[in-house]
Amino acid sequence: MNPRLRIGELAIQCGVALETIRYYEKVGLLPEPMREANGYRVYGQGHVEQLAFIRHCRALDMSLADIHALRQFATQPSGDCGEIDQLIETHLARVHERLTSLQNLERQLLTLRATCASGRCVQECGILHELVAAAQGDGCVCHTDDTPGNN
Amino acid sequence: MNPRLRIGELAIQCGVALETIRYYEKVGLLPEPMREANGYRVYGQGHVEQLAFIRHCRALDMSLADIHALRQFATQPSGDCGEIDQLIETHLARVHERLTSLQNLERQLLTLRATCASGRCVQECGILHELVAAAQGDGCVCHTDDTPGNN
DNA sequence: TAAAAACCCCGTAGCCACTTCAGGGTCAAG
DNA sequence: CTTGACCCTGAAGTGGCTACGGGGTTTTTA
Ligand SMILES: [Zn+2]
Ligand SMILES: [Zn+2]
Ligand SMILES: [Zn+2]
Ligand SMILES: [Zn+2]
Repeated sequence: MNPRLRIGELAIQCGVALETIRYYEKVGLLPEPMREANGYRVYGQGHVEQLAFIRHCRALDMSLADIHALRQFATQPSGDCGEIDQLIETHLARVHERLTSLQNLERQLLTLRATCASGRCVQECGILHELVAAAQGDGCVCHTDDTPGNN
Repeated sequence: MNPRLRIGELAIQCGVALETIRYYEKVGLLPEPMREANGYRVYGQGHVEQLAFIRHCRALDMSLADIHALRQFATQPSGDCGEIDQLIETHLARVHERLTSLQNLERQLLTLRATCASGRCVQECGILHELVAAAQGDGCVCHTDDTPGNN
């Protein structure tokens, strides 16, 4: 019920590199564990859950700062959850923005790629030609569109 | 025809922070410019085009290493352009991968967001509830799908 | 019983593409 | 002669790890 894990066992159980565990401890995201007489870290069930929580949030690409904030909110269960919802909302907006930016980017790269069918020499390379022409002020195939910039 | 720009003027003309220009010089991406008697950098047309080239590639989210490689290819106009095309191909594959990963991520976050309609107290927050439950080994709404992991 | 393999400790540096900072020097206008 | 705009350098900070160097300990094997 209350496992006493060493750092390597915890790492395997949670699918995390053990350096990452030490890193989370160093930045204050994972509470400091007990130590054996020889100085080895020993983890309990609370650590397993906390680490799983962190990894789940990271899988959702939240920043460590966001995860830290979520922890703080969770320890004050009386307050309004508006701040939590807002955090997710803001994160979602960031993700969405990156998503549309990447969609533009992919279209631009596809267009660029289409300008060269391999097997030419470098001088004739459509891709390089486009990139150089753009640098000299001529329009490029990839950025002539009417969509907003992608970065 | 051959402008002699100081770093600040080049920065404005190319829409780049001037620290970024010095950084590109330091990492060997932009050739070292001439200097005035007082040590100020002076740039010519070649620098303007090179910097525009870099920025255009960066707008396509290429790494500085990729841009460096493109430069190298461009200086050897006799070879086959296959390596150039391959570079774009590889980059495109990376972008596409990130794109699908972000699409998954957005769906997951939307699902998570739907578990809470604001105005509750923290203890009742659907979002936090989901995150904590997932950490305790129960399934989560955001990662119950059959699509592959997003990171 | 001893050597080898596997595990653990700590601190530091490296990754990327910048950005920021500290602490100066140079030059024209008021 | 001071103010402000511009320029210089080198070092450190960002995020989220990852890798390395140089140890100590524990367990397994020969
Ligand atoms: Zn080509
Ligand atoms: Zn373009
Ligand atoms: Zn809520
Ligand atoms: Zn989930």
